[in-house]
Amino acid sequence: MADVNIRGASSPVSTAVAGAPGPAWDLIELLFFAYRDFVGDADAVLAEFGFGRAHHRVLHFVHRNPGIKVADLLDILKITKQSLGRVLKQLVDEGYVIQKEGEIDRRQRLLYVTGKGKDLALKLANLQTERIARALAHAGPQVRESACRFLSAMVDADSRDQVLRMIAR
Amino acid sequence: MADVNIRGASSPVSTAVAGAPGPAWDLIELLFFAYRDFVGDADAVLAEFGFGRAHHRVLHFVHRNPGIKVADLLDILKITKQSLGRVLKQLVDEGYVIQKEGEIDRRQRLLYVTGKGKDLALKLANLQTERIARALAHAGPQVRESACRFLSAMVDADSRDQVLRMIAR
DNA sequence: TATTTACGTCAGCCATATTGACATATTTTG
DNA sequence: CAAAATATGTCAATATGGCTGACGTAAATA
Repeated sequence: MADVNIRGASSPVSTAVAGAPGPAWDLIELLFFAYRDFVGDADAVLAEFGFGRAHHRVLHFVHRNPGIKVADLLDILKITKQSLGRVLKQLVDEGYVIQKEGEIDRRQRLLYVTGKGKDLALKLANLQTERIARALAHAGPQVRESACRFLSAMVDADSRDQVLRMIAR
Repeated sequence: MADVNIRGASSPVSTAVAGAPGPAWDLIELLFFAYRDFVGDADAVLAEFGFGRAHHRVLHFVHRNPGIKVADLLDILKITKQSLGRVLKQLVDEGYVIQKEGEIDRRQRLLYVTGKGKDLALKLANLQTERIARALAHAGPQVRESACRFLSAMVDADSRDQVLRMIAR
């Protein structure tokens, strides 16, 4: 079970790379199932706090980018300011996130997590990290680097550098 | 740019595996961004047909599992029959999916894609395969196997065998 | 025959996304 | 300085895709 035979690089379906296509069913479906279970971990915890996945995403990126501008957060999440507005307001009202006026540009509302916000962000990140650690233990830790390379190459070329810069901190 | 330095296996953050944790920020965020852009590809096409992501998922799994029972589809998607009902009805009404009475058990409504359904399913899968092919070309095709191993290990242990069996066809 | 199963459906609710319009404060530019 | 552009917030309406709970029907099974 440890070395599962998921069409290795030599199997017919994986020739998508080489140019004799046929859809890459394996990666298409693995991405679906892996992501489904990956985001599922946090749901139970979020429910206790009366939050949903949208709150998680906002909290996560504010935690990871202290002092981020609203506009930049919108760009990361690729949602509208109206959609962000609602969840952000809840996070602020309940004391998980604070907004500070920008010192240079006072139109900006720079976002920071509070102590409470940090605690929740870390609690959720630790849950997800546990799944990742189990996965690496199971698949062999040497797959880590390749998995990172593959996933970063899956990001739109436009945003890839920005994403890698954020991660590299 | 081809070999991006995303914290290799020796960097401090990646010690999550070894037991000196700290959240695995890199993989957490790469999964988010990779999936965001991966599912985004299909959206424009789906909009032309008046469908959404829910229709895509149903169409995909019916296409890949001809004759699947409603109950099994629910199990894969992890949604309720009421949620499935709405999108499935649209796909049936508009001629992308057909339901056949089971021959052995006539209570079952076995699901199949029509020609039209197959065309759309393949159109969407090809879009996603193109992104995967570009990613593999960029990251180096040798990462494919590791990426598959990692992603399958990320799936819940409960459903992993079932998922791998589906993919292995 | 009685029960269970597979599926469908009605009704209502919730979370999260959208578009479009408009308001306010502040910075930048001509 | 006045005008324009920018950063953000907000109101209103709408769509999508989840959910629970209740109920119905046909067919298989005990």
